[in-house]
Amino acid sequence: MAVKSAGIRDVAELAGVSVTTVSHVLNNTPHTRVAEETKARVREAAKTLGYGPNRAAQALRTNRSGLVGLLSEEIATTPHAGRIILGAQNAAREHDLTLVIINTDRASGAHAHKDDVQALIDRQVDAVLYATMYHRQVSLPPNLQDLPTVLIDSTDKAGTIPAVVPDEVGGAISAVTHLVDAGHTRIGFLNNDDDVPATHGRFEGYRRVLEEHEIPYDASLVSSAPSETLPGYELAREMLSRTDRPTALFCYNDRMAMGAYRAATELGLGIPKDLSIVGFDNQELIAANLFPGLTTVALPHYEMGAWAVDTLVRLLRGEADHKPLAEEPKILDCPLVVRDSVAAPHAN
Amino acid sequence: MAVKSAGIRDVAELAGVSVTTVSHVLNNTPHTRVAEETKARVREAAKTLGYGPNRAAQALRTNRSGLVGLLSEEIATTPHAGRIILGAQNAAREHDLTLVIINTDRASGAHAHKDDVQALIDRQVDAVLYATMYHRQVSLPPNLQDLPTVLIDSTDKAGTIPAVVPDEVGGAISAVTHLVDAGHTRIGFLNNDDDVPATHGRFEGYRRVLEEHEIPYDASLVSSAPSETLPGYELAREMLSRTDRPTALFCYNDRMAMGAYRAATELGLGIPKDLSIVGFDNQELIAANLFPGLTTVALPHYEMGAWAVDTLVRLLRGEADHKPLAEEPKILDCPLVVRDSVAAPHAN
DNA sequence: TTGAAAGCGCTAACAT
DNA sequence: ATGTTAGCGCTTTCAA
Repeated sequence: MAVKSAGIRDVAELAGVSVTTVSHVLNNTPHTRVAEETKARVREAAKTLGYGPNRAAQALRTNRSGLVGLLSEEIATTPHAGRIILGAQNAAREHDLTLVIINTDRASGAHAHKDDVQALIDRQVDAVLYATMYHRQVSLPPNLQDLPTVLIDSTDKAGTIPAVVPDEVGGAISAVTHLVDAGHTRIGFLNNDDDVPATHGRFEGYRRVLEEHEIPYDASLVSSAPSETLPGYELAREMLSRTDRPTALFCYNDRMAMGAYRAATELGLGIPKDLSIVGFDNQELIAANLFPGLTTVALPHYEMGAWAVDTLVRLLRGEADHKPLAEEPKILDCPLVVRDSVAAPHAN
Repeated sequence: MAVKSAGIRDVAELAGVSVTTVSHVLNNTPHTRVAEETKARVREAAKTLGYGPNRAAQALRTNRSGLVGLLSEEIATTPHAGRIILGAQNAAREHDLTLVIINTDRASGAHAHKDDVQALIDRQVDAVLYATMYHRQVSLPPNLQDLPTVLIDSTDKAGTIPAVVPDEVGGAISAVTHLVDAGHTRIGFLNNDDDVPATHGRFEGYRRVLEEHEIPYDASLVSSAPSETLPGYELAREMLSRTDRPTALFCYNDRMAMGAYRAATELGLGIPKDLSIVGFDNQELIAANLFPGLTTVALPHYEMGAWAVDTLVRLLRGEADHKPLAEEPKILDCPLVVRDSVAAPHAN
């Protein structure tokens, strides 16, 4: 801190106008007419002084902190949170908002969540983003009621808060279509066994593609288990040991796909020569490091973060209506990420 | 926003004292004597009104925003950043500070970094944390000079900023000692080929353990390549194909270890039966999902984040001296995380 | 031991 | 088209 930085009155003085005019010019205050020539002079003065507004003074006066709270689960364990943060942050910067991130522990229940919200309220954030680490329904802490909120990767039970979620069905359609296009008709599906939207959505996508291509649905080609590596391995091992084994596997997520890779290897099945695999989630650390690279479906974390902030801003400005946004969650695309785990099936 | 929230004057009124007294009591202002009985009354009043200070007013008056900027690389790609954030955040909360995180693009050079720092300055942060995604030297943007700063996972070229880094040597010592303790004497080392502290530190740890146990150093057991999965695979494949192959492998990081797993599998070597492996970094997504679970060394990301904030606070309060902190980086332990990839070597 | 009052830098109602 | 001024809620100097 060499010199005390310039204030609005310094700018006013240098430009030879009043502080009011400076404020009007620099904020583009509506319903205010200032001569172009004066505007130019003010901006010039501000620039030469390196003027930047004192946020605290602004906040005090306008009663808006310019802070947006992001309540996020599991910051520390998956890169998913990182992408949401990045998307939200870039959007926030566009709107001159500052993101304050609080990690909230999913396990620790409503009580802790309330505390986390309180921490944000204490910091006087203007609004909050609530992000979960996988697509599901949440019930929000009651003290969030007073604050404009947008949900990321979740919907609320009451259906009263704007939300953005991934297109699970569409993602599964892309994945399975990719397999069908490669020539596969016997396609196994290793599904999650949790009762979450992704489980149902991805299954629906799978069914729809089969239907569309008039491939009969074979229930024995679908099995489910917890969406981890080991259960994925076990399921795949079992399904691939059969004489009428599928030529391709659509896996609920990349971790299950990782298990399937191991099963294939142990059974002497080459990927993608003898078995094609598609995953879901695009967890780079797994998908890009498996041999061969795993073709998978990306979740739009970045895009959800960005959409949420943009929507919050429009809500705050009254440019968007709360009601329609709250009634239907915004659904964002899950694009296919092609690597090297899919090929045409063997000629029989 | 139902009712306009209580201010200091409301508290004063309810307690039947002046705002001055309220301020003194609530801030524990030093050199101020208030009767215990009055204090109690004030606190009582504050509580019943649900009083919380207006941060903007405080900031305006005291010229301290209570904001700490965290400039972090690669938020979106690894969980490492997440752990640093978590550690920093928890420490920040202790001190009633708010963390503002900005993602900075490592690739985009000094110019972009300067902009990111400027964004923080514009937000009037009281101090900044600068975190890199792997241990290395950095040169800081010039506009950071005016702000109290602590480096996380890096040191600056000028050696003039307090910094905290992992104990690379110690981590490698733990890893290799673990192998030696299991009975291994032919221990291969798959190293990184970048000229970064980890490369040299982990190699030194490796050498030191051999020396300590009077195991002769065999240069043919050490090879290096870029620290990715594929090079790890290639190096391992080559080293394990030899007739005098090592019985254990110490890998520079978990990704190289993942490559080594594949090489072992292809060569029909069981882990840990025929080959023991230890990695480095403890990337859960890899280490916990490999078969068998990878024994590895954890980087103290959480701890570095927490230490950095604590140190910043002590610096800000004048409780710590800048000079000694700047001269020697703080070195934090890298603990061994034991899973299932290490066993005694085969009886020959 | 407590209180009165100035003022942080800005915005906006009002005046000119 | 531009200027004067009150006041946002708090901390802190000074006085009582």
